[in-house]
Amino acid sequence: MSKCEQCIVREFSSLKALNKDELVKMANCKTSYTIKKGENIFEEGETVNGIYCIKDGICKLSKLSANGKDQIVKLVKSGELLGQRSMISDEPTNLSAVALEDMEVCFIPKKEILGFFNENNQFSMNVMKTICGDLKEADDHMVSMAQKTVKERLAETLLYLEDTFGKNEDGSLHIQLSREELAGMIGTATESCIRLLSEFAKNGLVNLNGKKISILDRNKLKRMAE
Amino acid sequence: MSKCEQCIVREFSSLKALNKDELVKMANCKTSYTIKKGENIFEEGETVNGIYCIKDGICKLSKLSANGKDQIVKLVKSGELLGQRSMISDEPTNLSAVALEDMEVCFIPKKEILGFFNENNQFSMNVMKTICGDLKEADDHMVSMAQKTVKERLAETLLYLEDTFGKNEDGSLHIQLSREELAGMIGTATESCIRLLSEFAKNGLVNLNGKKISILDRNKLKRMAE
DNA sequence: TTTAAAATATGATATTTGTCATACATTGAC
DNA sequence: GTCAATGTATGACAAATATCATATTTTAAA
Repeated sequence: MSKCEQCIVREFSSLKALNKDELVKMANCKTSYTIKKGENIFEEGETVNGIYCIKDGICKLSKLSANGKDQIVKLVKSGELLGQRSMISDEPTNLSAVALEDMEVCFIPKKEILGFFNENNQFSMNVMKTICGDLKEADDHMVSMAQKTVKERLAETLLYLEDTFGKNEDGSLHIQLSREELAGMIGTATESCIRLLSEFAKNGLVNLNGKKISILDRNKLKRMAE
Repeated sequence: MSKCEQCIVREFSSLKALNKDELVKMANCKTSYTIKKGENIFEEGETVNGIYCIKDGICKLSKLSANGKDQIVKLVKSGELLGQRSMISDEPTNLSAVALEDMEVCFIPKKEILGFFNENNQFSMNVMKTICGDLKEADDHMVSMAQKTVKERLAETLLYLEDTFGKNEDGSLHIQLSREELAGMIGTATESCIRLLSEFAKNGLVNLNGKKISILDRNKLKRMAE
């Protein structure tokens, strides 16, 4: 059992408000998991009795829509927490979490977290702020979906992916999404997504090399995303 | 200055966790406003240094999109709180709040609310739960925007309006939205919204009488909304 | 009441996007 | 390495939606 005290990612989340004693407590009750690419952390409708702290890797939070398509609501990366919403609401989760890379996560039971809420006000405030940030993002995202064209959303999403997850040495986006997943992020049909990517490539905005996507002209993309 | 203790709407929000002393404190520092239909409570970009408790009336929370259209993100009615997100995040609000009817609201300064957070854990938890509920709604809403057709969204929205705000004696929706506002809720052009409403009327799903909209066939609408 | 402005309605048309079909490329299991 | 399965790509077409034009109706102001 590794010590939470020494875990670096803790510093990037609400957990940074916890003191030494609390971290020891947490280390004693947490469970660590390794999750392979493509595996579930939890599934829509499941009850999540605690939160997951992502030590390494990226996962997608998605929701199956009525027409059978998987809409990706959010990507979550190391340092972030998972499952707070559902745990706090005391409701089954409305989203599935699936690993996009091999992941390491720690599970902290609800009871423990609620204890920290009671004892540590800064921790509560941090969690609240995070959720408020998520809410703002969700609202903005919703407006994009409602008001922007697919082309604008694709441009926006490509920039977001580079900004958030960085790029490899060859300049390609570090995060690897299938065309279907990318389509699921921007809310369109896979074919439309592929078609627009090809168009972007033809116009010199991006370079396509198999699954690898490199952004060539950030400024044009930015203007395109409005 | 009226007493918060005797205010009924308090019972419907996170504020129900406050005790007598806290309510007296709140009554002493709150400011009451009357807001006329069409007036702003706050505007996108403004800093909100507290929260508003809606005593009476309904307002829309909307965001101006890049193409100049006003997207309605959420409707808020009496009993609910306004501005928590922005206050907690310590950021200017990303939404404008405009009264759809004459309203009565009370403003409670940030300082006071933060005090309650510190003293009253149940209150913090209530606020957290509310925000988590908003987040879930926002995610679901986003998926609708991304995956459903305009027709499905219109059907869904009409049902939501009846369920949430009720109907008048003549059976028409109690909440009065212009066609432009309705279009702003479902994320489409005003003309498209009008056209679909006409189609719904032709098919006996709704009755249109000026601004008044009555739902005639809930089941068909439900099936249509998926 | 009269009148101008705004909201609602509808047609014609262009654009965007989805769907279906099919071809090609890549990947992983054997 | 072979082959099936899956992912990517593109064309052709259909459906959904936006835009522009123009009536008609309603609302509010003078």
